[in-house]
Amino acid sequence: MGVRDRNRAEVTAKILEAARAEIAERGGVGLSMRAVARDAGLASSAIYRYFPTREALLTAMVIESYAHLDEALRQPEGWAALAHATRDWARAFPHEYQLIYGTPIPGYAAPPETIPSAERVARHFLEAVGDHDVAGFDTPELAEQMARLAGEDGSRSGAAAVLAELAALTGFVSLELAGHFVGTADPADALFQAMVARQGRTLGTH
Amino acid sequence: MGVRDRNRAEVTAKILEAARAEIAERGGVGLSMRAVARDAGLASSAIYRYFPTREALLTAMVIESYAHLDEALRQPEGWAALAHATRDWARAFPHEYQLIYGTPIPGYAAPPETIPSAERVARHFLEAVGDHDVAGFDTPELAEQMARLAGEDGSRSGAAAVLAELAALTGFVSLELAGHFVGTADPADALFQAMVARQGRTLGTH
DNA sequence: ACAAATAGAGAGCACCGCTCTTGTAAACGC
DNA sequence: GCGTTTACAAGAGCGGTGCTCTCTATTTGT
Repeated sequence: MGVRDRNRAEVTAKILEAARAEIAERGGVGLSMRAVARDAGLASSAIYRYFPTREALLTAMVIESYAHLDEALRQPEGWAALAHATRDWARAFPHEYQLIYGTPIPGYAAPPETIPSAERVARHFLEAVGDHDVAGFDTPELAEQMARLAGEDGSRSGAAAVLAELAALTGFVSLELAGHFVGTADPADALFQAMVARQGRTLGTH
Repeated sequence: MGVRDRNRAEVTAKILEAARAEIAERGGVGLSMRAVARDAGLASSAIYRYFPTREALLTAMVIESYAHLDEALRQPEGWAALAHATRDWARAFPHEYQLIYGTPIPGYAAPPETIPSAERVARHFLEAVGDHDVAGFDTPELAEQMARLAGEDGSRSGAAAVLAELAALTGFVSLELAGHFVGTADPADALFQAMVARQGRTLGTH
C-alpha cells in the first residue's frame, strides 16, 4: 500500500466523518453530496472519485450505523436490557436509527452488503432469548424460513418470535421518534416498560 | 360561494389529485411542487397560491392518507381482521403508509391538525378490543396517560396495550416494506399471522 | 525520462423550493 | 357603465441539488 492509497484512505475517512456530521444534523434524506464535499475540503465534483453516487455514500453510512448500534448492544444482557439500550441509542442518535430502521430513502433499496451488519445486531437479541421454543411460532413455514437464522441447535420458533418482537421494538421506537405518542403516551417510558415486560413473557425470558 | 370559490376548489382538487399520483409513484420525500403544478396544468409559481409551502401540501396528503386508511378499516371486525387489513392496505399503497407511519420527512413535523385523523384510525383498534383490562398494562402512570384515550367507561390498561400492539403492527409492516425480512421471513405472511395471533392472546381477544 | 494512471477543479445540465414582478381578467362600488 | 380593487396566473430569477464532462496537475510504473 503506497502513499497514494494511504492518502485515498485518509480522504475517504474525512468524507465519512463529514457525512456522519451531516446525517447527525440533517438526517439521511438531507444528506447533500455538495455539503459533504465542502466539509471535507473538496470540490463538489471530487467526492465522486470516492463515492460514485449518493447512494453509495448512504450505504457506507448505513453500515457504519449498524456497527454503532451493534457496539451499543455489546454489554447489555437479556432481552429487557437490550431493548432499553436500543431505545436509548435511538433517542441519542435518531437520524442514525432512522437511517437503519426508518423509511427507506426513495430510490434507495438496502443493498445486500448491509445484510450481515443487520444480522449482527439481531444476533444479540437471538442469543438473549436462547434456544427455547416459543408457543405460537412453531408452524412448518416458519420452521423452514428460520432454519438458517436459528442455526443447527437453535430454536426456530424462538427465532421467529424474536423477529416479531424486534418488529414490535423498532415499531415502538419509530413511533416515539416520529412523535406519534405525543397526545397519549408521552413520555413513553411507562408504555415502553410495559411492552418490554410483555415481550419477556411472550419470549419466556425470566 | 361564488364562481370564484368554486373554481378555486376545483383547482385545489386538481392539485391534490396530482399530488396523490406523485406520491403513489415517488413517495412523500419525492414530492415535487413543480411536478405537481405541471400535472395540474399550472405554472410552477401558481401552485403556491393554493399551498403556501411544500409542507402544507404534504400535510393535506397526510390527512388524506389517514382518511384513506380509515376507510379501509371500516368493515373489518376484530383485531386480527383489522391488522390484516392494515397490512394489505400498506402493501397496496406503500407510499401512503410511509407518509403516515414512516420516518418523518426532515424539517417536517406532523402538525397538530393531523392528530384527529390519526386518532380516528386508532379508534377502530380500540373498539375491537373493547373495554376489558389487559394484565401488565395497569400501572398508575399509564392509567393517567390513557384517561383521555380510553374515555369514561373504557379500560385504560386496554388502551395502553392497544397502543403498544399498534406499535408492533406498524413496526412489522414498516420492516416488511423496507425489505428487512428478505433474508429470513420472506414472504412474511406466516410470521405476520403468528404475530397477530400472539397479539390476540395478549389483548384477550377471543 | 516518459507514458499512463489518477486526483482535483470548474463549468455546465436539468432539476428543486420559493419569491418577486408583471400582465390580465373578473368582481365590486358608485 | 366605468373606474378601482382584488385574485390569479405566468415568467424570470436566486441559491440549492445530483451528477457529468473536460481540462490540468501530480504521482506512478517502467
